[in-house]
Amino acid sequence: MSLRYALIALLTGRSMTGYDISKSFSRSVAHVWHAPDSQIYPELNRMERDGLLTSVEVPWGKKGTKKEYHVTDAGLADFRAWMESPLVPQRQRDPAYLKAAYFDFADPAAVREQLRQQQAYWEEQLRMLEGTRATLLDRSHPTLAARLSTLNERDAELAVRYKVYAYDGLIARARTELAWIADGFALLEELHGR
Amino acid sequence: MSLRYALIALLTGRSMTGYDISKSFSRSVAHVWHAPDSQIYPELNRMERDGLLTSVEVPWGKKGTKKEYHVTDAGLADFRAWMESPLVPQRQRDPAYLKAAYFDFADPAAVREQLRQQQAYWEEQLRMLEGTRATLLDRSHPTLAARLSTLNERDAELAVRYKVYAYDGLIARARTELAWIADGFALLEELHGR
DNA sequence: GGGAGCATGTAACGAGTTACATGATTGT
DNA sequence: ACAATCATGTAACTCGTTACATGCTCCC
Repeated sequence: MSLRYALIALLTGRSMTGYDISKSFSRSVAHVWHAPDSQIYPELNRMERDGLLTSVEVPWGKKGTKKEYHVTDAGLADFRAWMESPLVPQRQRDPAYLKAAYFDFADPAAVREQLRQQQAYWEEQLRMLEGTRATLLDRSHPTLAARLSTLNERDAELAVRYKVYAYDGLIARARTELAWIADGFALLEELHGR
Repeated sequence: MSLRYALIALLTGRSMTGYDISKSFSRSVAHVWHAPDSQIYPELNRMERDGLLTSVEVPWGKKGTKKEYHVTDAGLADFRAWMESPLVPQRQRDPAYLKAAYFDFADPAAVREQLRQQQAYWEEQLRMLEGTRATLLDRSHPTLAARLSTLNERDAELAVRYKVYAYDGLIARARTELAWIADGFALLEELHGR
């Protein structure tokens, strides 16, 4: 159900086509929420059917058209209601921790390799998060900039601060993962030598 | 697919019935992996069909019976193969961060209430994780103890250390969440006053 | 003319959730 | 006798993934 609200959240910034949204998802927003095309297009259709969005056909080239989606008042009301509804805590279900608990079943070399891959992943993740955080702070982030132009300075300040806050949380999480992976290397060395 | 390996992991400790497993899941193991009964029983059946487990009917009372599952050699081989296969990084998809990025759409009082709920959840989580970590360290954790009794001291040491390592990661994660929530309270106060 | 990228999906499947269903046993 | 808990599921549904499908446009 959150995909729906992630889409509204994005569209409050500016109106977009399904394709734009899909690109936004795989670029910056993917840090907060990931979704493939095959999930986005059908969901946009359902949301339009439910009255949360409206779309206008925009000509594209000579023959083509594309649909630009806009959030309706009902959509915004729904979004606000969700924002204020209690958050159901996420179940813990992370294969990385499951595996770590049973590393003694695997070859130490294979474990080391997996730690290296995880490390590369989280370092890349951290780099992207810090990059996006910077574009939020200096207000150059395209979707944020579009939304800020419709707000007064006080509201713009709030929007920026909360987004930076969310990214600070994601950055802290990435650093925690990296610290845990570093501990993993140290543990491997202690138990099996280098 | 990880549910399957979480089940094998548990059953390497000791043989259990579906019910025992379901209880283990909702008690300690739930920190690493959660699954409801309705997912566990069918999966056990599929795993038996696939030759990863065998079961023996154990009498229970006068009329009842229960099925005790054991990991087969094929099951153990499958588990080891999974343990050494590369880990596919989890997509980021956490409603808490999505919401936080858009807190400016919600009433500050509602935001404060949500932070309080999240705080209570993570504090409880942390308390349980630290409790379980202690029972792993002193080897009183029932499933771990059962498995240790089949191992020599060197292998027992490895099994304990890796499990503690996994819990250390989960504990660090919980602390990171709590620190982020504390920052959220501070931010709310700064932006909206107390 | 050809390749990169724009634009929009469908189909099949797997994983996970929620609600429901049923009966036996053990302890008070 | 009654409650708690042991024991094992099914059914319907939602959400997400993977693979495939199709055609246009813009720029070189």
